[in-house]
Parts: sequence; C-alpha cells; structure tokens
Amino acid sequence: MPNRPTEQLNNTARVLLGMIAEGHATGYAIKAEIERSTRLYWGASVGGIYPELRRLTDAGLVSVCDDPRGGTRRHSYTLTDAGRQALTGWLTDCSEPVLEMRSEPLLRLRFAGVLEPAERLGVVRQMRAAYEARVEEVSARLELGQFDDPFHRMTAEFGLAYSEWGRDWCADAERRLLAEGCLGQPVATTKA
Amino acid sequence: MPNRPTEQLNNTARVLLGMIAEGHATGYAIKAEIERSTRLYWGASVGGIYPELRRLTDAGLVSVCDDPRGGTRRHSYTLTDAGRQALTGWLTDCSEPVLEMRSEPLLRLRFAGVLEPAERLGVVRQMRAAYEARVEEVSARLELGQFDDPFHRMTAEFGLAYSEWGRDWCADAERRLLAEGCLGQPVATTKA
DNA sequence: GTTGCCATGTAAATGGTTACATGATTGG
DNA sequence: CCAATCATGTAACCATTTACATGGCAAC
Repeated sequence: MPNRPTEQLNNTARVLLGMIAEGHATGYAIKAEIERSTRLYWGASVGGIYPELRRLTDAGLVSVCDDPRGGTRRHSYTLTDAGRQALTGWLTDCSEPVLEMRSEPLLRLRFAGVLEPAERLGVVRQMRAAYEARVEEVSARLELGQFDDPFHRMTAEFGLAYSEWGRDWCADAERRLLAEGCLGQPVATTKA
Repeated sequence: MPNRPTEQLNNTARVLLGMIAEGHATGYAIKAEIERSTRLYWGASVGGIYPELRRLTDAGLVSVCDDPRGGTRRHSYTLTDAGRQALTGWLTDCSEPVLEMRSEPLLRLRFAGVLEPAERLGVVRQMRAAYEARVEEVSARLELGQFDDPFHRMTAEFGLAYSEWGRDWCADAERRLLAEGCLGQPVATTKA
C-alpha cells in the first residue's frame, strides 16, 4: 500500500521520475543533470533528492538495486510500471495548466512608483541587465551544443528567446519612461 | 534591537512593505490588493501576511496603531524610517538580479521525449492553452481599467505581452513538431 | 598524500499553502 | 435574521534551501 499513489506528485518527484525515465540512474547523475540543463528554467532543489528517491521507492514508483563501483556504494534506480504511469499521467494530464510566474524584477517594477522619479528608471535597467545576463548564459550553452535531446534543446531555445524578448521589452519600457519624465508622482505615501 | 534588521527581507515582507508604502494600511486591504493585482505575476501567499506584519512590527520596519471600525478591531500600518529605507534599499539594490523561472509547462516539455511521438504534441498544445487563458484573463482586466497606477499597468502589460509571446512561441513549436513528425525516438528508456 | 570528483545521506531552518476559527458590521 | 464583507489571527503541513557529514576512488 504505497504512501503516495499516482494522485499527486510534487515537483521534485516529477523531475526525478523524468530523469530516471531518461536514463539518469543514480542520485548523483540526476543532480548533475539538473545542474546542467534544468537549472535554466526550473529552480530545482538538489538537497531534497535523496529523501525523495526514498519516498518514491516506498511508494513503489521506482525500484532500486545496489550497483557499487568498487567499494563505493551506489544505487541504481529504474521506473516501475506504476512510476512510468505516474510520469506519463503527469505529462499528458490536460486538467491543470499551472502557469505560475514569480519574477522579482517585475515585483520591483510594480512598486517602482514609491521611489523618487529619478530612481525609477534604475528598476527597469536592472531588469534588463538580468535578462541580458540570461541571454549570454543560455546562448553560450546552446553554442556549446550542451543540449543533445531535441526537447532539451527546445526548452533551452525557449529560455533564450524569452530572455531576448524580456530584454527588448525592458529597452522599450525604458524609452517610454524617459519620454514621460519617469512618470509624475503616483506615490501614495502613507500618512500616519 | 530588531529581530531582522535591514539586511534580508523575505518576499512576503517585500510585498508588505511595498503595499503599505502605497497606502494599503490594513492586513485585509493588502490581501485584497494582492488578489486584485499582484496574483498575475507573483504567486504571493495570503496566509502568511498577519504573522509577517507582526514580525515587521517587532523588527521596527512598520509601526501599527489601533484604528477600530465600530466594535471591529483594526490595525493600521505605516512605514517607519527604517521600513522605508529597507523598501527603497530593496528596490534600488543593484547586486542581485534574481531571474528565477519556474514553469511547469516547460518542465513537461523537457520530458516530452519520454512519451510516444504521437502524444508529444499534446504537451505543447497544453502549454499554449495555458498562455491563451492568461491572455484572456489579463486583457480583460486591463480593459476594465483595473490598473490605475502607471507601474501597476506596466506590469499588467508585461504580463499580457509575455503571454501573447508565449502563445505564439508554442504555436510555432507545434508547427515545427508536426513538420518533423514529432521527432524520432530520443527516449532513453531505462533498462533494468 | 592531497586535491577533486563520485556518491549518499541528515539536520535545521525557512517559507509558503491550506484550512480552520472567530467575530463585528452592513444591507437586504 | 441571513448573507456578504471586513477584519484578524492560528495550526498543521508540505516544500525548499542550506549546510553539514561521511567516505571511496583516481590522478597527479
């Protein structure tokens, strides 16, 4: 009687199942692959993977076998039928299109009105700098051919195109702000 | 001696300080404003605001006064000088351009290769549907004139433009997938 | 022989989400 | 009097992050 059946997988579990399906069999290999490819568009935790692997094992979604390298113990993971079903169930689930967005630069922009008009432009400049740095990072990785699988490459290309779009949006926003003198005094300063 | 000085604000604290600076004086009003505007681009928790308001008070970043409506107790918050400094410090901080991206549709796309070729297109279709729904939602709100402050409007416009961009990217990706027969067999199925 | 990588894990803290609990006021 | 809205909070849970701890193996 599995602890957590097919019903609800958390994000760590999803990444783990996907990685194992792709053939990354050990915790360490998964960790490395997360660093290599997923980090770009998914802030995945790395500290939680060993506990979660155990939970998945207990839940019967993955099976483990000992596969030592010399004297170093090593666990090799494979998907069970239930695990594969959970993974494809998640991937083909058409009910929940969770599009959450959590962008600190945008949150800052939302509050830029509380700054002095002269300082407001800096918030957008910052935001543009962040996108620019991301453009550099992703395009460098793409040029190095780091993304073998076509779907990995697609997601990296998405990251690149999105960062370029964001950079351009910021440049345009800067122009608009300058044209309007960084916008009057929308600040509703609190009066005690 | 404040519990948490200017140094590090968590995200809830940031939203709270910004909201108070804008003149949303009570926990309830802040909650309502989060629902109204911030939800679109910032998945902010609403359950954590009262405890956090107390922490901010203890830390000397906001001051509170009782402001009852009839027999209903009510707390009115104002920024202290330290609070205003913390807020502007965050807004003008040029060290940390945290651009985290956490998109479940993209994560699914990354693993689409483990599905049968025929099913892969569905992952992108899903993603497009999510963006389309977002486009509808944000443009409806913009047309209702829900965003008074120019910076609120800018963030909403960002949300709209981004969703449109994402929708179009997906449409293009769908075309590419179809043109290539949803891409061969990149699946590295695990062998036990 | 020591640096760096492979490999697995634990502990503590923080943060965020949901659900619950309470009660006053206003308007129909 | 009932429903909706204003208003404040707590408790429990889950997820995430960081830091730490351990040890083998390979290469230089």
